Amino acid sequence: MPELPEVEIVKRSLVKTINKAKIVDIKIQNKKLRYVISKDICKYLINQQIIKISRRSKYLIFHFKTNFLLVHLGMTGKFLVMRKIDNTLFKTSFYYDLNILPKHNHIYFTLNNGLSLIYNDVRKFGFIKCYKNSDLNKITFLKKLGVEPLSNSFNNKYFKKIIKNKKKNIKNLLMDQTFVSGLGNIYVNEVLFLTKINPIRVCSSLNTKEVNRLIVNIKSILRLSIAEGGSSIKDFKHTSGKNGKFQQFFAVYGKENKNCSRISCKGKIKKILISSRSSFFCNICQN
DNA sequence: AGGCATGTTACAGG
DNA sequence: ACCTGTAACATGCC
Repeated sequence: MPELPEVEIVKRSLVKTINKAKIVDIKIQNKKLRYVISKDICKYLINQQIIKISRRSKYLIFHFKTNFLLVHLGMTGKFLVMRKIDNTLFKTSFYYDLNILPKHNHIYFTLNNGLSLIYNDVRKFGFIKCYKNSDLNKITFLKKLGVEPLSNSFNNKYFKKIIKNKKKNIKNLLMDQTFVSGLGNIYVNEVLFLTKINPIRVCSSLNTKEVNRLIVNIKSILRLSIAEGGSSIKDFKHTSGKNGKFQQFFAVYGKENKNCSRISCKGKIKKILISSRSSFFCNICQN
């Protein structure tokens, strides 16, 4: 579920359905996620109104009057919004229909607008933590994040400064959340293909033109994916009922041994491991 | 049975 | 200090 476009889609869906709602009850079914869910959540958030929902990188933030909730979806974290009638939950349009098992529902928020917000996470790599608003600028998770890829701070000047004398490969740099925050394995693979740059290219070897194209392509792929409702989630729907369908546009991710999709290229998509993560590239146009 | 999976972190070693 | 690789977390699917 979790790269920047998917988190942004979840945020927008939540804004449409539960923003301004008040939490009337919280049930923690299983507190063992990546970090143990603290009881503080109940203590500080019951009877509080959700004032705002925002996104930073792949993190979601629910803002309340005196506290905020920081959420990371890990690999398989999902938010379900369901209608609650006579204590029974019913699906709403904002619901991932496939393979959502209630046994992976870990926390239930009952809201005052007839809806319930449920955090479901198969692998439990996600987390939910509650903080005081006054601590917002002290949160390590957020402090160490690099620039947002869609912001103006992610520009040629910033990029060139960082890669100067940098010996690591470009794929690992783009995956590094302290450099640019929000890209993950899928989008990094797609961006490098679109830019015709080999994933193991040493950062310092990139010229100005390549850096420019890389930045432009990162922004356009992320924007396109958001416009298409995100990707990588089967049967994902947001409040408008639209499905995420960016996975249809994947050119290299998961395409090992397929022909390169560039019309004039006779290459094949190869798969290699870089820092233990699958990396896909065309053996000709990303020489 | 074994390998792999959209993420992050800790640690070992070069 | 920087970089890489590996393992770990927990579960499901090929």
